[in-house]
Amino acid sequence: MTISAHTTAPKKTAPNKTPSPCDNKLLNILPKEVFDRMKPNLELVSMPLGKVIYESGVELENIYFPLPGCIVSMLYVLNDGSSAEIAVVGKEGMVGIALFMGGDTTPSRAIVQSAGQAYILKSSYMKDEFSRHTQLQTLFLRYTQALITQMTQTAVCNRHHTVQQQLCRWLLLSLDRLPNNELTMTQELIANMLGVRREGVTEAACKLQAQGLIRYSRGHITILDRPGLEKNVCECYAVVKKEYDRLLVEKIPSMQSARK
Amino acid sequence: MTISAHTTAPKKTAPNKTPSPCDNKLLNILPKEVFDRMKPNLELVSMPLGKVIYESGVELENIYFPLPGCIVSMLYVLNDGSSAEIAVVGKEGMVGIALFMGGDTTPSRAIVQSAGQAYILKSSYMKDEFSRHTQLQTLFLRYTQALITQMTQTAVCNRHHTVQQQLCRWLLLSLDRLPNNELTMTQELIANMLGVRREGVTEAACKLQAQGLIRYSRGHITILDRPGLEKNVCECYAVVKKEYDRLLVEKIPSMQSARK
DNA sequence: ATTTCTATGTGCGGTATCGAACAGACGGTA
DNA sequence: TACCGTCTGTTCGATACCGCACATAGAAAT
Repeated sequence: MTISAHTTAPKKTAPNKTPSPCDNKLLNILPKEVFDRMKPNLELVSMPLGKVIYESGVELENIYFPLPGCIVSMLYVLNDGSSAEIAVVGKEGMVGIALFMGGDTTPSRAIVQSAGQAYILKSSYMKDEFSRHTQLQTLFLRYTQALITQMTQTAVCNRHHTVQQQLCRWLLLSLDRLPNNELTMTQELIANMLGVRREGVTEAACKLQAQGLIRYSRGHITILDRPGLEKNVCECYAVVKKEYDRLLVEKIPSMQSARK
Repeated sequence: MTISAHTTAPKKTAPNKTPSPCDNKLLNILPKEVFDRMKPNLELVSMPLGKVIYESGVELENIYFPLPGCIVSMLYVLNDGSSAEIAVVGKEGMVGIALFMGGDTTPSRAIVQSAGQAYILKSSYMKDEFSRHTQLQTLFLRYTQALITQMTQTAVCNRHHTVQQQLCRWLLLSLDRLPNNELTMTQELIANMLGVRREGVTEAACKLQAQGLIRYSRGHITILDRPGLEKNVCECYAVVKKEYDRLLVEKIPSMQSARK
């Protein structure tokens, strides 16, 4: 039930090249002048597996921009201890939108699902910057809309699709945020994320393995055939991906519609 | 499957008192000077049952502020025609957040679930006002966060709770947005919203009726025992309600943290 | 009154998932 | 090498929901 944070020290998977804020897509597509002003305030932090970024109802102190390989899962934990993933955030986005949305807290929890690094910005600086600069605001709100799409599609998927389809979606979402084809993740944890039984994940994973799409071994999954996964996944994955691609572009269309 | 829009003309349930923008909570808690400036641009429109406010992927032209009794359902329609409700919006909110979030469209559809009236604002005016006035922006973003909570809780509820629990949640959500205890809604339509079979709704509704909580008859549901419904509902309802209450208040806490 | 249509109630077999119990398998540690 | 904890695979009965078919009951129309 509890997320066992046995904090696997990054061994072979940590390439020694120095990270750059540009490795986060959101930071990368910020207009240059905004980015340059923000850069000195960015701080690089380590994101160990299982680390709780924020807890339900607790005020956020930073906003996080994960780097490739780092994935943060937003999930809701019910009174009986069962949980369900609401959205995942990786190198394409940020964690902590409640800061600039004005609520400061959310009823959900954010937890590191795949270890890595992230850049952070202090809450106060973030709020200030957000209220003052239209370009940053525009981009962050567009990102929020993309995130909303992921959340709503999760709702739809939970209602209508099988565990196997959802597992495929989950694997593809993860894959998109990782630098290679391997993810470190037990079936137990995946089950927590999807809000299903561990056995259900085992069964679905076995079927995928039998098809030669993935290889599974004690907490390590290797994706062997991505196109094959995409044949098994429900339409939800593509809907979300399309929205991310549409909304998160460098040149934001019609930004001048907001009259100065 | 299709929403049969037989457009019941508002008979007895339409009180003849003239509507006011203040009947919409969001408009009501806007700071006076913002509201006064906006007022001449608000236009009252009729919202007949089944009317499609916006369609998946089609650019929005107006933002809608429903009045008491009017409920708009946001739902996603899958390729196979089945659907699932993502959120409902009534007198406490607005329809069309994608306008100021920057995406202009969403993959979902918005449809009038309970007939009534709404005030609308033209897209261009709305965008302009949003980018220029911090107070309005702050409130609308807080509303958006509340809406996000409703969406995510829908995802959780879809995963973990029974049809009966979800029906209770749905009835309470509707009730909160209506002026009386009666809602006009067939089981078929409710089933479309919840994304379950009509028979499933029948069964759940029968149980509630047997408990004396509701009375059901050919498209008319009367809530007889609201506290009784609240005993049957899952925790999801309260979580969402609490967030709406927290986020949508007249005096927004720490709004001055956004330095002028 | 009769017809027609729509909404609701019911029954039945099929399926996906659950909950629980347990066996095997791999990897790290002693 | 032997042990032990964790991860994975499998089984089994129970349950919730599905898909379908059909019966009944109101309401509206003729």
